[in-house]
Amino acid sequence: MSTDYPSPDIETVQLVDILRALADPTRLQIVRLLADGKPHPKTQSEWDFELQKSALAYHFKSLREAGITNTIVNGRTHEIQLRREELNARFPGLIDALISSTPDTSPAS
Amino acid sequence: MSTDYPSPDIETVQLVDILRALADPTRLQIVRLLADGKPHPKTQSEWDFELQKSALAYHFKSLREAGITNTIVNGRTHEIQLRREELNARFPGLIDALISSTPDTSPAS
DNA sequence: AGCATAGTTCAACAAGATTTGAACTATTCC
DNA sequence: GGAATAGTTCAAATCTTGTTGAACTATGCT
Repeated sequence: MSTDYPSPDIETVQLVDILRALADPTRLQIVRLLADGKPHPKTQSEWDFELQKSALAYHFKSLREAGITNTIVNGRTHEIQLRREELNARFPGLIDALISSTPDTSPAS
Repeated sequence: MSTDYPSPDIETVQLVDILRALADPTRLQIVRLLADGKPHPKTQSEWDFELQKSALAYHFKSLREAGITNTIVNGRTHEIQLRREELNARFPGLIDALISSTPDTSPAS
C-alpha cells in the first residue's frame, strides 16, 4: 500500500520549528551529513550513532515533520534528503550558516 | 556585592546550544527585538510577553548562558545586548539568517 | 532607616522530548 | 509461501524544559 512520508509545504514551515528540530546533537549531525544534498539511506549502519533503530527512526521523522528533509521510498530501503533549495529560498542563508560552521570545538589546550 | 552575569567565551560556544536557546518562541522573539545590537532593559513592561517576571528572567538567563547575549548592570536595572559581532565571527551568517527571516506566516486563507 | 523598584532564585508542577524493546508492516529473495 | 531485511509504531520509562508564585537580594529614593 501507499506508505507515504509527507513533508510539510515549505511555505508553512516556521523558523522556530526548524530550530527545535536542529537543537539536538543527533539531528544536527544528520543534517550536516546530508549537506551534499544527495539522498542518503536511512540504514542504521550508514550512521554511526549509538542508538537503536527506533530512536533513529524517531529523529528522521522529526526532521521530516519539521520540513527539513524529504523521504524517498525505494523498495525496502528509504532515503532521506535535505530540502536544501527550498529551505534556502524560505530561510536564506540559514542552512549554509548551519552547515559551514565548525562541527565542534576542541577544548582549549 | 559583585552580582555578576558571565557569558561564556565565544570560542567555547557550541552551535547546538545556540540552536537550543533559540528553539523557543519567546527567546527567538527576544533575539529579534535585540537585533539592533543596542542594549535593551530587562524590565518586564518593555517586552510584551504574557509571562511572569520569573519566566522572563529564566529566558534571559538561557540566552546569556548559551552565549547569545551579554548582561549590562546599571544600578538597579539590567540590560541585555545581542553579541552580534562575536556571534557573526563564530557562526558567520547565522544571526543574520535568523533575524532576517519572516517572523511568522499567516495561515493560508 | 524604611520603603519601593528591579531582578533573581528556588521548589513544585505540568508538559514535552528522547530512548528502549517489542510488536508490527512492507518489500525482496529463494 | 516462507524467511530475511528495512523500517515504523507503540507504550513505558526517564529526563529535560518552561511556568508559577513566593521568598529573596540589590539598588535607589526620601
